[in-house]
Amino acid sequence: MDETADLLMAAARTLRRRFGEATARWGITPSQGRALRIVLATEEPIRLSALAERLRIVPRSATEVVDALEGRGLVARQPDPADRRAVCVVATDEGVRLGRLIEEARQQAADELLRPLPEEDRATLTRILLTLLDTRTAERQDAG
Amino acid sequence: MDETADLLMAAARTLRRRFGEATARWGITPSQGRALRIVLATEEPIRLSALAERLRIVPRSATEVVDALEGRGLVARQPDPADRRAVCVVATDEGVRLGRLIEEARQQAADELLRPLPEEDRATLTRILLTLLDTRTAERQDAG
DNA sequence: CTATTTACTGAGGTTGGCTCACAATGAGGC
DNA sequence: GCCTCATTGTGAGCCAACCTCAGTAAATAG
Repeated sequence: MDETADLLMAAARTLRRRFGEATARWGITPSQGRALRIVLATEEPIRLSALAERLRIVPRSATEVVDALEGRGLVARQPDPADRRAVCVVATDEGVRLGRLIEEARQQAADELLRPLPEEDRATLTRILLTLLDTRTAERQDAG
Repeated sequence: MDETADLLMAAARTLRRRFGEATARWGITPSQGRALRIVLATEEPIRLSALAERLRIVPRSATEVVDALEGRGLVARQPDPADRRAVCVVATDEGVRLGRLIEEARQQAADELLRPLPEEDRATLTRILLTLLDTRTAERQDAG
């Protein structure tokens, strides 16, 4: 039914808003937050193009996000030793520190929304959503 | 858990993209689609400010959405007989016609995503999301 | 060594919001 | 009836977060 879809969107909107509020406390926009999160989740330096792919944006747009994060001293650009055309992005100490705080706030925001659910419902929700997304991924296999 | 929140956002992103693709077929942007949907869901003419509130955007932004829809002949502005400052928005015949098509495409997109779920899971998902959002609404009561 | 491809970025456009300021109108106090 | 204040929509102008297109520098294929 369409109602389920609407509810899904509404719940996600709530989350997105709360995540945004959380990151805004640190003067970070949502898109910068997403990028920083990916950089931190990657152990080694990550290529700008790889970052773009993870963010599902074109490389040109990733350039701007990295510009912003670099301007705040949260990440640094490094030449890729293996390919002098490429740029690698790494988090600075400050970036790691702030990233942890943001992750914490993010987790807290998610907890606040999901807390009212009984444990069992939460597990069920996770399972159902996984089914949904796995199917979607499977469908996309042939679309490349 | 944070994972559940991520899955929720991912599922909503898929939906948003598909809805967007659906409305794009008719040359309608997502934000125009949302506005048209609200205008159609309201029996009487709706105040521009009320439309803005329903869309959760400031009135100035609603002006632009209505401009666009009016430019395409999908809605019309009417003076409010009760308040000469106010503007009421109504759908034209063409707006009603297109609105129905979009609603259909939207429903179909939602169905496509949710189809892989067993009937029972779909019902459970709806119930859980309702719980989530009702709680959120209750929490917001005192925040006005 | 040349031709092609790849990785990033400058320039500039679009969407969908935002604030601020203002004219027209409505509503309350006296 | 008049003055003041609140409200409605909109012009002007800004911003975030995307996009495409074109260009440079470096890698790679032939």
